[in-house]
Amino acid sequence: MKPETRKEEIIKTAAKLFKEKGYSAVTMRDLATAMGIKAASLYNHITSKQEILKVIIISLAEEFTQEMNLIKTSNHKAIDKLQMIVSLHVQITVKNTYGMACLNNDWMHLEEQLDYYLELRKKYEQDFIDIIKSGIKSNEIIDSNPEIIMFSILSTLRSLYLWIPKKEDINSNSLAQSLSKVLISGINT
Amino acid sequence: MKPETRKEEIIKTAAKLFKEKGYSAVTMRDLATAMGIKAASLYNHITSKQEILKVIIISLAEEFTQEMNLIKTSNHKAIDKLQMIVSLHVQITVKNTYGMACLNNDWMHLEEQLDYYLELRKKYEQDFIDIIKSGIKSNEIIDSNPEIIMFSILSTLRSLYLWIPKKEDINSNSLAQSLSKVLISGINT
DNA sequence: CAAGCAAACTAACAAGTGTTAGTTAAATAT
DNA sequence: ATATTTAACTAACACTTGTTAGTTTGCTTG
Repeated sequence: MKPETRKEEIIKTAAKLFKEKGYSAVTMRDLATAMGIKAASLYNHITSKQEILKVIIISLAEEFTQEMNLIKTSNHKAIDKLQMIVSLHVQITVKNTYGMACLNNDWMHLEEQLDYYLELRKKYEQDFIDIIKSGIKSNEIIDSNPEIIMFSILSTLRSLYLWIPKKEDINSNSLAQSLSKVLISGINT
Repeated sequence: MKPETRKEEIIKTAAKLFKEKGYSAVTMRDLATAMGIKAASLYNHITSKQEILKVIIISLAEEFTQEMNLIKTSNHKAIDKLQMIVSLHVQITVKNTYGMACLNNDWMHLEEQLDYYLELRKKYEQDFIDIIKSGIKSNEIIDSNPEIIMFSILSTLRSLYLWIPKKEDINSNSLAQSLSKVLISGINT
């Protein structure tokens, strides 16, 4: 068992608070209280409130970017790639629910790193659309507006953080499978 | 053309700012500057920052509640009811994009009205699930976890505010139709 | 035992927060 | 013409914000 550093503890606690109230509404004194220390003591471990946000969001965004690169350069069919994307989101959200909430709701409060984040997000969405387009070309996916399809799927995946903590028995694999079926095959008989 | 009251102007402007930065990050001075006046002058029209949030969110939540009551007591088939829900979300989001962003992101900053809001939301989601369950019973909808189905559809509908402003030519009806098709029939061939 | 270090503390600051009080100027109604 | 209303203003308040400086405490290592 690797001992978690104090800094990692702070970031984890911050992510939890950010999920509940949002970055702006959480004060350094709130965070300190949650850690059982005084606000000034936080600065022995982190350099600023902003740094906490940066670490939470950028590390997640880079993880998504990396995994997307593996998926898009793989040799699977488009539909299978979509399933891999669903699994990716489920897995990361299960592992780091608070961070995902933060990524979704507080990205606009990034300062130095805002442009970088937006760039990563834009690329991710473009890769997503390209996969859908290739699936349309290969006749795996209906010839409908790729943006609507992307938006529809990605909205659900991005909202997973709202829903996953409610389920006690989160089996990542079975959730990813159920979700893939609904998103890809629809719900009608 | 009914002349908009000053209070309505303030609330509209506030909703726009809240969408961009969130309730907590928008100061009364920000809002005043956006209105071209001083912060103290706002208080000739509104009683508090909190009141602005309340008006934006509660009026929308009540509108959804009212429309949901019409839909659920109607005589349509379950699938048609789902389509009506999709249309409802598209229509309200087109009409009040900023307010919908606020509803989705800032509800937790409600004070007096938080419990009331949560109650309305809970009822809405329960009605939604009941429609899905009735569709499963009548064999219109696949016999899958109703919660997953509800979550999947509602996540997309709740994220519409992120997507609708990007499209210049939003034809509500055609968007609702495309979206219904993707959400209900899926995307595979 | 001494030195070094990690991690907490108290005290304080400068800037920004929502909000109130009291006033003024122009438009509208009597 | 006078009175009322609307909507802005200046000045200030009490409090909260992120952050810095300097200090203390207890553990670990030479």
